Amino acid sequence: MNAACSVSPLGLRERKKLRTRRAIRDAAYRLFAEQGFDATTVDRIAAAANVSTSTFFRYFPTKEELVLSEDPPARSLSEELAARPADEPPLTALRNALHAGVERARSDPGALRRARQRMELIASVPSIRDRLHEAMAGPGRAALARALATRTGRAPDSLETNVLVGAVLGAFREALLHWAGTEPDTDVTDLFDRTVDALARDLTT
Amino acid sequence: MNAACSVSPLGLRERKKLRTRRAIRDAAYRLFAEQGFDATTVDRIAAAANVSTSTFFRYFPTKEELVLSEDPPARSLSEELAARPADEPPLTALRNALHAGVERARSDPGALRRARQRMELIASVPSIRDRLHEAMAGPGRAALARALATRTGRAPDSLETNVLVGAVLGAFREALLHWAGTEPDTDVTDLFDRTVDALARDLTT
DNA sequence: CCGGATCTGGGAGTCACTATCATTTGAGAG
DNA sequence: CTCTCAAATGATAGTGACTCCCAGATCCGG
Repeated sequence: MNAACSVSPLGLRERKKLRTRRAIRDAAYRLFAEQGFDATTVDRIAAAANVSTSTFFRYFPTKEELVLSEDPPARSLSEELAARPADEPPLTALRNALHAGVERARSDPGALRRARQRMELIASVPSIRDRLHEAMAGPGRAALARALATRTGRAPDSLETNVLVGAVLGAFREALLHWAGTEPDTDVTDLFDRTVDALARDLTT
Repeated sequence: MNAACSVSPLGLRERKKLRTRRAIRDAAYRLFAEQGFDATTVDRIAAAANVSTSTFFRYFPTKEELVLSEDPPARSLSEELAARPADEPPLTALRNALHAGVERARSDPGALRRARQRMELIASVPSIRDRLHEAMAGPGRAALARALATRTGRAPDSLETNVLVGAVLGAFREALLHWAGTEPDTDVTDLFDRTVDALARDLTT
């Protein structure tokens, strides 16, 4: 009892839920790789994960969200951004935050490879790709807006700040989709640097 | 025969198709306004337009596309952009192209009002709003990329150009969504100017 | 006016997703 | 250990978007 409790602060119930969530995700990604996203029914995923179809929808609101809900970049990005000195201009802070984020991701060696595979899936399924812009922001969008607003002196909910958030998300959506079409060992840092450079150099009056 | 042909270069068949397309769209918008997007079934729209459900899907691939396929801004924007002098920097050309586009839209007095109502619908339905980014580009995306690429010296299919396209679309997606939440008589030109200003002033290194 | 292409309506079917209810299972109190 | 309650699960039925297919109607060119 005590031994089990000290190992994990979560009760059996919570641990089971995490296991189920993971089982569904793993089964889904395996089947997507084998037969493609559209050809894989939710019933089939649920069966492969040994749960009922009802349970699938209790864990994921839609089949697309199973792919999109994982790791919305805006959350971690806004945290890294908030950690940068306040006097860095927006694009410099963004570049440094991205470097820090990639660096942190390298601590888990499989993380980049999994992210890359996920992006390949997203890029190859139109219905998911279309919703990537919104999904990238996710619930972390407000935090991203605040992080950018502190560097521009605008209000976090102003048109100007929202425009900035939209532009940054739109830019990195392209960067990520581009990544999915490159050699698997392409360095993400280079890609992000080129993206920030493009925003800084080519978006001029 | 000759009379009819001189009035319209389209045969009876083509004219009927246009009328049907318009009938479906009008019926749909009317029903959406009355009962909302989600509560309006495709069967109901088809019945109101006096066509079968099959015919609905022959004219529009999905219910969402009925709203999104109308007037993708990237097409007209890329045309106005191509008409600007080649030595204007990207954001200046973009601003002037937007002015020209809005000016042209004013020739049809109902156009802006309809566009505004359409944006209110898009902004209020999450499943449509999520897909707005892709829909804004539409088939005119390639032309927009070319128009921007000529001003930056980049290749039209380069990462840098795609990043620029994504940023511009992301920025104006926010502008349009903001527009949908403002007073109905808000001037679009001001909105677009503020958007371009935000890109120029706040997106700095 | 006729032969072929095209458009339409109808019906059957798939699949994502929702709502509901009975059953099971982990959590916590005694 | 047991009892109770809340939460998780599974099964079922249903809705609605969308596809496929076929038979009949409509338009078009010769």
